Amino acid sequence: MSWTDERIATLKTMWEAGQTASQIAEALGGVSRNAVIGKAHRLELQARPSPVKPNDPEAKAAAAAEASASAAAAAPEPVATPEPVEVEAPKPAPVAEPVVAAAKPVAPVEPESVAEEPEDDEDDDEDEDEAAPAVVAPVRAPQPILRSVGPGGFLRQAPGEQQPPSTPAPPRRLVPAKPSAEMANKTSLLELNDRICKWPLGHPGEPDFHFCGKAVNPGFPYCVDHCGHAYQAQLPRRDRRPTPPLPFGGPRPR
DNA sequence: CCCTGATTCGC
DNA sequence: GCGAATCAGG
Repeated sequence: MSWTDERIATLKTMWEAGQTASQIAEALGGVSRNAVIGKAHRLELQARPSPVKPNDPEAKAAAAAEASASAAAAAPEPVATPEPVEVEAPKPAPVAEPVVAAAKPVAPVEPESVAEEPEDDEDDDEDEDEAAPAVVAPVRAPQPILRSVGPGGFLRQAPGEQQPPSTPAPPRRLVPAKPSAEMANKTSLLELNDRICKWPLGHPGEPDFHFCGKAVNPGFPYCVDHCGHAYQAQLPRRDRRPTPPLPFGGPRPR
C-alpha cells in the first residue's frame, strides 16, 4: 500500500484527533502501526504524549552524548543550570477508548469544487454555516473528543466538566465536498466539531459510515437523543438488560 | 504480558 | 520515503 493523498489525509485527521497509531493503522488497512508512526513523523505531525518521551533537553543531550560514546568531538556541556526548570506540562492521558475511527476516503473530488471561499471571510465566531453543505471546519481537537459507552462502563460527564472549546475559531480549512449523493447529508469524520452530535451511525470503514450531526445537547458530545443512549443510570446488576446496547452495534464479523 | 510512541537504519 | 526492528515507559 502506498501513501495516497486520501490516506495521508486520513492519517493526519485521525492523528490530530488523538487516535492511536494502531487505530489509525487498522482503519487505513495494509499498514502497520509502525508505518503510521513513521509516516506521521515524516509529515511532522507531532507531539502526542508519548510514554517514552524524554522531555528534558539536558538529559536528552547527556544521554545522546553518552550513547554516541566517541562520536561527538566537541560538545561543550552547558552545566550551568541554576534553576531546575519545570518543563513538564500536565497532560491528561488520552482517553481514546472505543473511539470512532476512520472516515473511509471516498472518491477523489474535483478540485474546482472546493476552490475558494469567496464570501466575507470575517466570521470571528460562532456563526458557522450550519446549513452549508460542503465545507466545514477541521477536527482540531486538543483532546480526544469521542467517547462511547460500553455496556458496563458508564462514562459520566457533568456538563461543567467538559472544557469549553478553547479554540473557538480554528483556522478554517477546506475539505472535499461530498462527492456522492450517498454522502450528502451525512456527517463525516472531517466535519465533527464541538457542537454537532458525534454519535456514530454505521461502522467505520463502511461507505455510508457517518455521524449523527445534529446539534449537541450543550455540554455533551451528543445530541439530546443520543445522550439518552449514552448516559444511563446504573441499574442493579440483576435488572440490567441481558444484552446491553453497544453504541457501534457490537463486534463485527471479520 | 499487554499497550503506547520514538528512533534507528537498511532498503 | 518507507517501515521493521528496536527501545522504553505505562
